[in-house]
Amino acid sequence: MSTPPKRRPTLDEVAQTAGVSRAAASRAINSSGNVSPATRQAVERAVRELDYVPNRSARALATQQAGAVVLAVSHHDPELFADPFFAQVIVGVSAELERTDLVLMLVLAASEHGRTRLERILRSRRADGLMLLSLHGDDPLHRLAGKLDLPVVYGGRPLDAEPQWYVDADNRGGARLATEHLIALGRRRIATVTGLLDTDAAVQRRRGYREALAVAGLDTTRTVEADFTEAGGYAATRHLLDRHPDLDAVFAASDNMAAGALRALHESGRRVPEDVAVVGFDDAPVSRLTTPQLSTVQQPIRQLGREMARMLVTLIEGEEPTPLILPTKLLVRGSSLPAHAPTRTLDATDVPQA
Amino acid sequence: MSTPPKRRPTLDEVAQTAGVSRAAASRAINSSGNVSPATRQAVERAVRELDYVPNRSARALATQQAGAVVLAVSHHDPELFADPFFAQVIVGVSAELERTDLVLMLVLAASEHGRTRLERILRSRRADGLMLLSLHGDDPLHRLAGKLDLPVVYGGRPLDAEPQWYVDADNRGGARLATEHLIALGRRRIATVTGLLDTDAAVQRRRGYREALAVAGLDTTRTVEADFTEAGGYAATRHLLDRHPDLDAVFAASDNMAAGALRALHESGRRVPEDVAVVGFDDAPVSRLTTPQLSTVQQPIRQLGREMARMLVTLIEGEEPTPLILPTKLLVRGSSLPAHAPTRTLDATDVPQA
DNA sequence: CAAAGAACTGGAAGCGCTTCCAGTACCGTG
DNA sequence: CACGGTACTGGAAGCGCTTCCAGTTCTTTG
Repeated sequence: MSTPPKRRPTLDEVAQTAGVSRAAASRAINSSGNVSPATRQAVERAVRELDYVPNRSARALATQQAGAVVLAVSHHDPELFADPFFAQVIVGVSAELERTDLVLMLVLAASEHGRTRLERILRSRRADGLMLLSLHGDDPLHRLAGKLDLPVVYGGRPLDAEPQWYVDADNRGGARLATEHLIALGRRRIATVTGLLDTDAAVQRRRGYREALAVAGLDTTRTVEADFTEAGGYAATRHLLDRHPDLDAVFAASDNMAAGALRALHESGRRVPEDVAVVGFDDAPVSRLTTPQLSTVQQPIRQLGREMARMLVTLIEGEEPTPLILPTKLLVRGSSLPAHAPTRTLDATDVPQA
Repeated sequence: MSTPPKRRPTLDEVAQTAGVSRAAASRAINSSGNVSPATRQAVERAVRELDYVPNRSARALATQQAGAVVLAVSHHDPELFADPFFAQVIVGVSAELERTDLVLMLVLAASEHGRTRLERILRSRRADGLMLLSLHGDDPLHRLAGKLDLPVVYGGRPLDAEPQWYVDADNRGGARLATEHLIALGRRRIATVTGLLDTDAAVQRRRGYREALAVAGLDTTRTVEADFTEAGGYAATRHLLDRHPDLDAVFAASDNMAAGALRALHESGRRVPEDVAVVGFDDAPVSRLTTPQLSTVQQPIRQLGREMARMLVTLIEGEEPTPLILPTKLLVRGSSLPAHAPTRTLDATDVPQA
């Protein structure tokens, strides 16, 4: 093994040992036309011999392309980032980026300071695009996204605006599906624990719930808002039970909250699903750990990440993608079983703009 | 509002509008000595006026510093990345990096392809340092880390090697604490569900368990290996119950597995904690969602992330940090309560090299 | 067989920043 | 008042790459 000196080889050296010009070497390495086979081979040999890897900072400077994208998550509470949701998105994003030579920068921008930092990062041309995750209603990241001259893809839509490019799950359709399922079970006094209503997902899920009830001519008064957490779901459900002791089903807008609901219901002496049927949302890991296991609406989170990344890459390449809404599925498990029926699966209809 | 042309201002323009040379402007912006107050102010004004943000690619090229670090996670199974553990580490890392101007690159390097990709990233000088998370015994990332001429910090130690710089939790001490607690409860037939034993954490936890039993003169035959998952813990516990129906306590090396253990115990008709006491490890969210809630060993995961980042920054700055082992705590909850005692907390003694 | 492409080459000019260094201005000292 | 410092300054040389373009060689074609 020839132990090369600590200095990393440069393109110049590659060109030199290949006996060609730097320009030719560059072309050969980037396979950008006009390179004779002889040159190409010579360069390839030199690259292998020197174990050359191009310096990306230099390339970035020359091409004006950072070769990186950022995924920004703005959550007031770092605790919430622990939600497996984010991990799944990241897995999806990573999988897609692995096919490109873009690198993923992860920025958790919770505080004001974090946000200005994000802005600096973006404006310093360190990234070629931005993915934004899960914005609350008044998230300041919002405005930031507008100011940038970078492609921005949203994961989930912000509350009061339809961004140009986004990937979202069919929250509304999923919620409707869940609620229709409860109705089909014969439940008539169906309550819902919504998520934080400054979130589009929470609003859409409530909407789907209401639509299903409206169609069936049932009333939608049994509603209480929570914050997507188990504790929140627990408290909300206790509230519900106080005010509507007659309820016979609960649709919770997240599995965490559904788990809390389960706890509250058990505590109150009600049996699930016999007295009260419960359906959650997300197909989070916790949904399989409760007893009974939670029926839930599954959203393809990993795919959401994938599609976000894919869309961003498309934008970076200068093409024009179209927004995407991914279908959701109902998974029926123990918490809403009529008898000993097997687990079923239903597809939510895609209702983008309707 | 003066709408500047799409082109972003360069240092040259800043210098020009400030009426100084580019060199002076650079010095002013980086506050690297030898700048008169007048110059500084002129430059600051110009920066503000033009809304200038330095181009990081250019700076990276000039300074030979990427201004980024990578956090690499190698998990064969992307499912496992969903473990809140990783999210917590990331939160810690991010929090620490927010104090610097280093940006976090996240690389999920599961496949062979992902690993070569990681290597390319690292060798192309896009990052100034590397954090490696949770390596299994024969993880190829290992060898990679050696080849690099970058500072590398390990989060958790790999199995058969003591890396130069690492941050780890006191797995052994925590396990001992948990086991001693079970012994103090009067349990004598204490089983353990270990984690994957090609992992240092799993080995250390088993070791702590064995030490505690040895000290008490109890036997350590009730051992079965699982894979850190709920399903694995469930299966392992069923196994245990088959072979050792007399067991009166279970120490599971993760909360996920402890949750599985709980399920298996319930299924077998045993009461927890009356018949069998259970203690987990991690203080994962799930530990509060089971009934009864899980006693567990808490490790400061967020702090682990913080310290990893801090250590890496120290290394990048050319200083020499020392490895760190973070203390773990025992949290006693319902699954190992003797009577109606309140939740207690114990500190594990730090036993780095003993 | 001359002229016109086609295919390829390498010199040179950047990309936007940092930093070395020679130079200028200005200070306090003997 | 000449002197050696000190405090700044800006010109210029990179950092390692891409890419334009003028030039060369070789192949076609009328």
